[in-house]
Amino acid sequence: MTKLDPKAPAKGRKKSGRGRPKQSDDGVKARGRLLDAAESLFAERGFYGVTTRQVADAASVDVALIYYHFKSKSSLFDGVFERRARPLVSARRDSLRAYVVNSAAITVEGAIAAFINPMINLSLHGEAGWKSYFALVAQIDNTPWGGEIIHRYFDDNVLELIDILQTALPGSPKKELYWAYNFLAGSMMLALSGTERVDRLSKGLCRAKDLEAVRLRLLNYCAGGFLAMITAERLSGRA
Amino acid sequence: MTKLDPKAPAKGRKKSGRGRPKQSDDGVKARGRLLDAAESLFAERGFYGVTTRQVADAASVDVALIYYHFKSKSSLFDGVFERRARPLVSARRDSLRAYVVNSAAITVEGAIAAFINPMINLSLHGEAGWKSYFALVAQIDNTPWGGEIIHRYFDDNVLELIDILQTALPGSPKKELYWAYNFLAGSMMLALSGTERVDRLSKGLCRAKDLEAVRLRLLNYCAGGFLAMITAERLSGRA
DNA sequence: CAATTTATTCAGCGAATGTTAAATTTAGTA
DNA sequence: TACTAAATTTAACATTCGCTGAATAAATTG
Repeated sequence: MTKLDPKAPAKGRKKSGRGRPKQSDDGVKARGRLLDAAESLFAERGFYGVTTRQVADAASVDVALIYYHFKSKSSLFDGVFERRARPLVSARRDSLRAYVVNSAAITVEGAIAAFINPMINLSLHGEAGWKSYFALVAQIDNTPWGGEIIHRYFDDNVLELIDILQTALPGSPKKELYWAYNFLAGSMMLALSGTERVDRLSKGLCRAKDLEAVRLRLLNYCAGGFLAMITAERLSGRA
Repeated sequence: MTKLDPKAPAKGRKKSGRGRPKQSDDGVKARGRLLDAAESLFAERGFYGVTTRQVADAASVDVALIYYHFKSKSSLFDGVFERRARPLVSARRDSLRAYVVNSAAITVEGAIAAFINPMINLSLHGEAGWKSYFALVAQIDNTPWGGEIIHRYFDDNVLELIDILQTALPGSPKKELYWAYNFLAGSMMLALSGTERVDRLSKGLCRAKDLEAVRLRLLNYCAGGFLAMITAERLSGRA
């Protein structure tokens, strides 16, 4: 097994000494640095694969500060997850609603684009942490214990998407749309995970980091998938 | 954060005493029980989320036996992964080749079915461990460090699928097929992961454990996705 | 049967883990 | 200015971690 080298101390020396730091010390507050460090490390090795000391070292801060700002390793994780979940959910909700309001005719492709684009845009043009965040979400989404978290934060968005899709595909049973969304979610999260599966497979011909390539193709692929699945269901007349 | 309760000792008393056990002790050898226990636990909480003692307890065996049969926790993991990778790869290769030989005309749907069915069949009708195994593979596949492992074991299979797909879609660029496969892989692994995302989302209307429902729909969805993506590529004339 | 090999438990090592109490320093406030 | 609140490091705590050497008992071999 190869796994990721926990990679030694690499202490960015915790600068000053004891006591509250002077304001001018560094623009970014320690709490934020802890969240950034934890986000990046959890994305690389998962919750259990990261120690509190590794997070503290990466943030150039003492371990104890984790338990001051957050109260446990678990709560630190919650903090990491929540921080970006809120703006992401808002952006996606806005995108979906804007699409419904502004488009002459609702299409499967349009609805999926409105759902997917906020994520791709954040990964491409948002601050660097977003890439780690999506890698983290991708991991959690494939984990037995992660289902509850994903549900709690993201399923409202998804239900809204599915409602829109149903107006684009009138008469299609909700059940089929749930299934199809699940397939979309798997593709999307793998595409945003930052793992370079497709690079290796294609010997460099495809590059997972090229999210514009992903955007274009994922859209065509998923829209085609939705339509084909619904069509097959109609032809076969299954419930 | 909820996560999975590491859940106490739960010692299935390691029965006899010291020394080599009598043959009739129990049909299943300790080495096999360790692999089974590790497979199940790694699938639930990932490599770092499981301790060697938890594995030993679940196998009703002393920890030291892990280091006798395997030489480290990492090698135990490798053992778990390899044990089922080999038969899975064989089954899939046989399925793909049988499809090419026996079918009058190669279709996208047929090729994808030949690729997917061995997994669904093993999960449905193979021994119980296969479900854990697929959950484990799904997790690893979405992990930065897992790419190398997945590549090493599974990419030969995938390249064979892609070659077949290319004869079903003559003239389609390999690049597009790599991308499309990546989307398929994401959907497939989430569907086989055993996480019950779709159950929660649909409030029980869809059941992730109903793999016959998955088989049918995943096939339609992915085949439709492949065709739509290739068609879009042709229309737009992009490289 | 004696000797060796194989499979197992026992007992523990040193290092790392999550967490906490206390000390210390600065910022805000009365 | 004096006091309190906030933010940080220091130093440790009990527990658990991966792993190992030694003892032991059955199986195999000669």
